[in-house]
Amino acid sequence: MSFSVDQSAVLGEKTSVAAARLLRQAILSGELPAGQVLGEESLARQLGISRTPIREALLRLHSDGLVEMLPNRPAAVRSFDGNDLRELHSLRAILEGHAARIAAERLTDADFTKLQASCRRYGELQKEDTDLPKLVDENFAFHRTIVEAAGSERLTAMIRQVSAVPLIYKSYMTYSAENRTTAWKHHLGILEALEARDAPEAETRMKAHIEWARDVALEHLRLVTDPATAAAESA
Amino acid sequence: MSFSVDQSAVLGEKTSVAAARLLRQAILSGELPAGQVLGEESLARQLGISRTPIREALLRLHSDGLVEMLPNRPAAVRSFDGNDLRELHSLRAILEGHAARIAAERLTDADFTKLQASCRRYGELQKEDTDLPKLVDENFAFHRTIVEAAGSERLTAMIRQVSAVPLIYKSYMTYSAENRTTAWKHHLGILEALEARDAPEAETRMKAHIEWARDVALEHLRLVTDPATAAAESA
DNA sequence: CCAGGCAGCGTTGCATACATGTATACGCTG
DNA sequence: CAGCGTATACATGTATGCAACGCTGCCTGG
Repeated sequence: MSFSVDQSAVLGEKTSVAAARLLRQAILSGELPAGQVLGEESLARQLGISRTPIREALLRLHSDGLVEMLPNRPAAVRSFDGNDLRELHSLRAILEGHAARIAAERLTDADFTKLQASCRRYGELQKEDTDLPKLVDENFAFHRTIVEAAGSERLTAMIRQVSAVPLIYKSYMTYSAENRTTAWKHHLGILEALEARDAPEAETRMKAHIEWARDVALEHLRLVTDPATAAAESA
Repeated sequence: MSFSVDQSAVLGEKTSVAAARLLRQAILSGELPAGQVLGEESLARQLGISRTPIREALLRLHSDGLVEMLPNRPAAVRSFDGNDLRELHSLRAILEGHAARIAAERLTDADFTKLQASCRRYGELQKEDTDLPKLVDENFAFHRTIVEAAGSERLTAMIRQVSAVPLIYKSYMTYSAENRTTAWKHHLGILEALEARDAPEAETRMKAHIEWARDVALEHLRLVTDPATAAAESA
């Protein structure tokens, strides 16, 4: 668990923000596992900065729901359970559904071009087993384009709060080939509704898409954590 | 603009948390108006503490969406416009609707007692013109009970983000007698659906209630900011 | 007279030092 | 030997000092 000391290539960026970015990345990628204790002095030494910006970074990550902070106790990477997984996906379904409804009436030609390109790349990627991370990125790009097109900073931030958690990142990594194809078809269907400027339909499809993803993730989690019961049921 | 220096009666509470509470209260009550500059040293002097906990408090308020923070610039109380008003209410309608749906299946007898008592007090208060702040508090208590019954820390926090803003506090202050009666009937209707454990109906009614509140607030805002056009239209 | 630059001041951002609270481990006592 | 109180070490919480950035006003050149 060691970070690059100073890769803040962004000019003029505040030290605390750079630290928050590094830590966020480390948490989302799983480099810092759930429950990992984040001592301030330790982090400060590793990043070659003082505790002050570290504290600020930890506060930001706390408000993003990525780390737990109790008084007079070291911060720790937040851990998620099945309930969190269900809750996060449900909220995401509602919020992104809302975003899709609004976006349907605001998407520009440039946006549609991006979405079409994303779907094309997604279609090519979903066939193969390789480059799963790339597929995940493509998926997020599709969703992000729609969310940002809704044009609400607040909505974007809220959706980030329920999307940018390691659990959801990992969920996509477990998709089977069939799952990937289904997700791809969902994206095509959403794009279709958006192109028709059919706001209600776009909302419905987006909501269904994310709720489907939720159920896939929950089922996978059940298989992993309770294989005996799952096997018995499927028999 | 001067605060009580130290009214942190809560034992063992962190200074920064107490500062955040004081500032939050001052902003929500309007004591600190929108756009008010919040210099760190100035606040530190007024509260009799150092800049460090002040900075932490400002960060918390920033993540709550109550203050704006730009790099190397003093923080300021965030200002809201009509779009914010619409957006906040819309999100609130969605999220609290969701909360009502979940709460419908989880509310305890104690919760129902609280809600009934709230409705009773609301019914008595809504007739008179006095004690509008008390009516506002009663309203928030009703909503808070339902939201907390949903049992999701995350959902509660998100709803707080779109509820605890000065704009929404002020909105309720402008209600006419007729508006107050309508709101009361809405609450009764929501409670009815909850008591019947009718989750979809509870969600629908809660959503409609808040969207109605949004339209009332927007109409009032239009009357205030653009009286000429409004008068011409009503003629 | 106006525009551009430059210097002074005040602010935030970061680093460091000190105070305070908690967890652990040891020794004491029943 | 078990349980408890205390002491100590180490973490966080707060205060302060220093450096860097932005703003303001004046001055100078065109």
